[in-house]
Amino acid sequence: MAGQAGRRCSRYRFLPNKGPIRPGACYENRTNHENSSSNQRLGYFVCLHGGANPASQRGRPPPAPPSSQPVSATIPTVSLPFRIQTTEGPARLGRLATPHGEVETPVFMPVGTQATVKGVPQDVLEELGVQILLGNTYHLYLRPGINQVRQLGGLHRFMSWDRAILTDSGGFQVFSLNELRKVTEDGVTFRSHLDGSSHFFSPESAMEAQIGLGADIIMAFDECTEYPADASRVRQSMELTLRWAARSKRHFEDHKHEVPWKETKGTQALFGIVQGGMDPALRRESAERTIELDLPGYAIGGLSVGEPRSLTREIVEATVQHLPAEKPRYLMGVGTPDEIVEYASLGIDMMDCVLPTRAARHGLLFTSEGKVSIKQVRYAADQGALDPNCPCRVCSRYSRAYLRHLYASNEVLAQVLNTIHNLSFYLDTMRKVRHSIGLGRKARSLSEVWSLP
RNA sequence: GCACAGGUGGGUGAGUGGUUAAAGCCGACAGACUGUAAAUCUGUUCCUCCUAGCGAGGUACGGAGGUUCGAAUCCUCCCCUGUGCA
Repeated sequence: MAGQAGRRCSRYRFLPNKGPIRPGACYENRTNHENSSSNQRLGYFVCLHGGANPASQRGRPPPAPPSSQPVSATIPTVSLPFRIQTTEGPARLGRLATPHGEVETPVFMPVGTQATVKGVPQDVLEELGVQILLGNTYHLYLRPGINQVRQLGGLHRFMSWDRAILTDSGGFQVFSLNELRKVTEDGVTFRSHLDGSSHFFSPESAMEAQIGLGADIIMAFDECTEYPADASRVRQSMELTLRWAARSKRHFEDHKHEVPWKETKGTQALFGIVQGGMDPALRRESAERTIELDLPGYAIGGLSVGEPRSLTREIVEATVQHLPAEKPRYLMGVGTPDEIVEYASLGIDMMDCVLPTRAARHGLLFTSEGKVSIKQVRYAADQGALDPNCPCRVCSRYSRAYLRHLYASNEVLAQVLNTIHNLSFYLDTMRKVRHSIGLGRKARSLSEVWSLP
């Protein structure tokens, strides 16, 4: 029996599996059409609102009203149009047009390493207003395999996610799997954490893999410099990343049309990654030399690797000013709610972090009133909402006592609900940040953001 | 009634004469987590005291006695539990 949507709009129609996934379509009323006997999915019912941004239709609370201020910059780039609507000091409000819908910036991107945001189904992510997800090349390469994903229609189709995706190159695993790797000029030899088998990643193979996955934004293959590291090591690592970035770009340009799906064929955007450790001069040099590659966006990598937070902020500030104002700036791997507000105020457009999802699974919840460790006995009889200021489906329905019980009982629902709340809190926070920039009132702290009307 | 087996800290379960206040696991209580090798990891978990230490006392391996320099560990009796046979 075909699933029935509650209501259908005028442009609702059936899209078979073989058909293209339409970028920018409104999937508000999408349902799966299933053959009950074979249980094989034939396709979807899709409501095709031309050009509508799904996120802007789903967001709750409603997104910031369009700014009346004139567009200050419209710079077409290689393949990723980025329009800055408003700036407020270094902070900017922008729109990134990906082949899978527009992304309003500053944006927080939940991490879905293995083609899933652990514990949360895609329709809930859509409801939360997630505009863009992260995937991980290394993990998907090991399982299920790049070719497998390609044969299944690419990462979007495979995981049934029609909004934007960014894939990390696997460079971070060079850093985090340090026991199982060997770095040479050519690339990195990994030992799989799954079965110990040996694999080789290079800038070229990382590009091929990301072309095969078909994400909207892909990352250059870099080396995330460890902390602490002495000056010569930081320079050597930075130089390696620069050479790898050039190789990444060369290989990508030569092969980008090999993407088998027309939505992203030739329109994938390759971002470069700035390294340089904790040295502002090296950061500047890394930024300037990476920019020479003229890529559609730039990331700041190598932070949140164990250094003190004040240093992170200092390096972000020292780096972001050397990145072109007209292109998106992506700060990789941060942060706490306070930190993402602060980094947005410094001019960062994109951020991702496993913290909200991982901490949620471990019972640590972020609220407008600070951190809540829901496992604590003090919440055992607390009938209040997790966060009385949070409108999410978890806070509006369940008590702290119930959430604690679920956690203490090791129920999977604890992970699901906790993750939904934390993501909702992060996404709301960024929505409020965008709102405040749109109002011409740059918010610098989390409490300031949450006290906005 | 007889014959075996067994009674260990909140639970389970090691330990069969000497760093054993007693392993491990579970539970309980805290803490960590920042481009996810993470439903993970770390710490604490008998009582009292302080100069807070691989500190000092006390209590503790069903109960009561005993052997021994020393007993959760060996012996005696008692209580209780399980299984089998009558």
